[in-house]
This record gives sequence, structure tokens and C-alpha cells, in this order.
Amino acid sequence: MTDSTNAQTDARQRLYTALAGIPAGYVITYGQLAALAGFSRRARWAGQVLKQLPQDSRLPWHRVINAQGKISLPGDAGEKQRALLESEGVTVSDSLRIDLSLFSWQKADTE
DNA sequence: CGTTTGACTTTCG
DNA sequence: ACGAAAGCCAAAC
Repeated sequence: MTDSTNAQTDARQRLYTALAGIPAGYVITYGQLAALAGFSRRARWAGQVLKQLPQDSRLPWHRVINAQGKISLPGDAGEKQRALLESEGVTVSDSLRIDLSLFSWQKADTE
């Protein structure tokens, strides 16, 4: 395969690694996740990658929400994500909203 | 190469 | 607090 293909795979891999670093009971926004992977202002791209994420991947994709502290997944998928977060101890409001001041993950702390 | 699209973000009313 | 509009960026057409 070509170098360009490698670059694309590497970019996704970095995002996966960053996502894997999010502990249960915490959430992170698309923008923060992208920045954590080394790509600032790539929030949309991060969302696109998660959408294409295979089901067999064991990554905590449900810990990723938007900057408004709300689940971006439409329909039943959003309800499913809420259930997963609740099961990890994250409090989710009826409007799929989460208190970022309590559950937002900061890598530069607690370690 | 120009246009459209989107699991985003921020600002304004 | 909520919705609309604009801004931003990469991938798909």
C-alpha cells in the first residue's frame, strides 16, 4: 500500500489510542479527543472516524460526546450510548445531557 | 478541482 | 436553556 494510506491509518490509530486512554466513568468531547491525539480542530473528523469504527473494536466510543455535553448520536443509538454511560457511573440527563464539570476527563490530572 | 456532507464548535437572538 | 446561523476541517462525490 502507499504512504498516503499509511498516514491515514496512523491518524486513526492515534485517535484510537487517545480514546483507549479514557477511563470508565468519564467522558470527553470530540474536540478534546482530537486534540489529545494531536489533531486540534479536527472534532468533525473524529466523529467521522467513530462512525466508521467497527463493532468488534473494544474502544469506549460511548465516552465521546459533543462540546455541549450531549450525546450526538441520533435515534436509538443515542439511547444506547446513554445506557452504556449510566452503566459506567456517568449521570446522564433526560435530554441526553451530561455535566462536563463533573465527568469531563483531563489527562493532565489525577496522575 | 469545485461542491456537498457531517457522531463538531461557537456565537447570536 | 434552546434553536438557528456561521465557522471550521477533512473525506466523499
